[in-house]
Amino acid sequence: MSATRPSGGGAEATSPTGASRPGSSAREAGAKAAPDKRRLILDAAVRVFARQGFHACRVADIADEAGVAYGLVYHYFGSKDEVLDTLFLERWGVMLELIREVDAEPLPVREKLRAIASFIIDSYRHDPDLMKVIIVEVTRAANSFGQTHLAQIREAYELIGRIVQQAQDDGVFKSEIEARFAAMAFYGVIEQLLTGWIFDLLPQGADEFEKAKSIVVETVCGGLEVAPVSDGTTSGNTLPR
Amino acid sequence: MSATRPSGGGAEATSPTGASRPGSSAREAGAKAAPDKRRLILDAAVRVFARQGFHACRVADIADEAGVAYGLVYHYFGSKDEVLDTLFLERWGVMLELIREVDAEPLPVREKLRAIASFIIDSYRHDPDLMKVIIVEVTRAANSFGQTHLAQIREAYELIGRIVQQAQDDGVFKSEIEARFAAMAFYGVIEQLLTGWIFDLLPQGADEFEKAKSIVVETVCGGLEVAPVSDGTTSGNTLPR
DNA sequence: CTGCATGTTGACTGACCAGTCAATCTATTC
DNA sequence: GAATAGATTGACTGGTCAGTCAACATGCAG
Repeated sequence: MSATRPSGGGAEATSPTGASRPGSSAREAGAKAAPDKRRLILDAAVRVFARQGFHACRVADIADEAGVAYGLVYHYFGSKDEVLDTLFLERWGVMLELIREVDAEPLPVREKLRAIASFIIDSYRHDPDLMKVIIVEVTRAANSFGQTHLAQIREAYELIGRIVQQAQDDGVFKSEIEARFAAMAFYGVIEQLLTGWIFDLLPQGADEFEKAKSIVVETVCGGLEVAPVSDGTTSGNTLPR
Repeated sequence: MSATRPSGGGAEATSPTGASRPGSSAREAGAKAAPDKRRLILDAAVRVFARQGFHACRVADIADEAGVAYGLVYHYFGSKDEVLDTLFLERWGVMLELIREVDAEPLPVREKLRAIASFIIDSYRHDPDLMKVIIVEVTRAANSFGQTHLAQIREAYELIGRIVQQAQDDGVFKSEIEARFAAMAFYGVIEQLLTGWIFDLLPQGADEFEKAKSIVVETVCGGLEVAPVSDGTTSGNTLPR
């Protein structure tokens, strides 16, 4: 299984930064000039995976949805798995980059976390099917795919954890709750809200999405921030560093 | 699909200890209890599903793990799906009952939510494989099974939501955050912590489990409670910071 | 026009596995 | 001990589907 095809190429490169651009720049040399069937297949796969689930759909369904021949899927991708891999890595890479950028900027924790929550929620708003696929088929699929991409997923948690840690060092968040755990809690709230929308258990709409961003920040930060005024007791502050 | 077997009834009995018997008839104090192959198969299935995943394992794997013949699985269960259904319904039923009991008791919200978090986390501690299967294969499987058991899952969210609503009506929680959303946030934190353990992204151990319970309550309640000091009602007693 | 590379097609196959079933075993009853 | 009912066995089947492949199409270069 999973015989890695060289032809597929795709997102295997170590740099997650590069969300493989469709054709734009690659066109220049004239070597390759395709109507970007590859992208067509990926987009179709998102729809099919979201509708039927990865395991329940056939490769033929993807090809049909994309309006291409069955075999073409195997021209661009080494396997059915690789299609899903590519979708996940593409999107997850963008998210990791965003988190790194946010972390680098000099903002208060609340703002940083809000930016991350906003990004994820907006990702869902912009392409619910893709987020559904990523959450349902990868993020939680402890076996097959989750295992494969554990490193990527872990990376996200660690980056968020670092932001929390920083806030603790700065004395803005209390240190009783380990940063790792807090990061998981934060991400968990976001993912659960998306799940609620995916399953149609929560109302959707521009308003709801905006409210959700506040909820995420309010609930998590509310429980993590040191008491506002009355808590002058810890005068000395936690020692820096 | 899922023609419910007469025998398969499942979760209605709800005994926390979790032991259902097939030959309900004159077996009570008699000779050695039958090896209860049905239970044997269910327990084996938990291990196999946790290890290989529902889709990746074969029915033969379950039979082998249980040490019974292939056909016996189909004597007790109508299909492979039904095995998973049964496992889920059994456990989820116990949880729903627990939540209802907790809700009925006259406790402060924090206590109620802590009891629920404790139950779920202890469930994981007691049988990690089962919780892994439920979370990975059912709770998040938007397609196949999630759809089938949406009503059960929704029920849990609604019960928790009702507890939050009550707290809001009592003025303990602020009402700016809709109860449904708060309930999802609460459950999301729990499930994400379990996921962290399942994926080995968070350290495990008795200590960690206890800390986790506090984290869940702290983070979520901390963000939902109305401003602390002014509200000297209800037995005072603010937790020491 | 010829030759080569790459894009595109869809019929085919080989493996895999859920579910069936007839036979066999065990316990209970009269 | 014969009859009945359920428990248990495992070989077999029918359908499904991921992945292959040989052929055809298109574009470009010399």
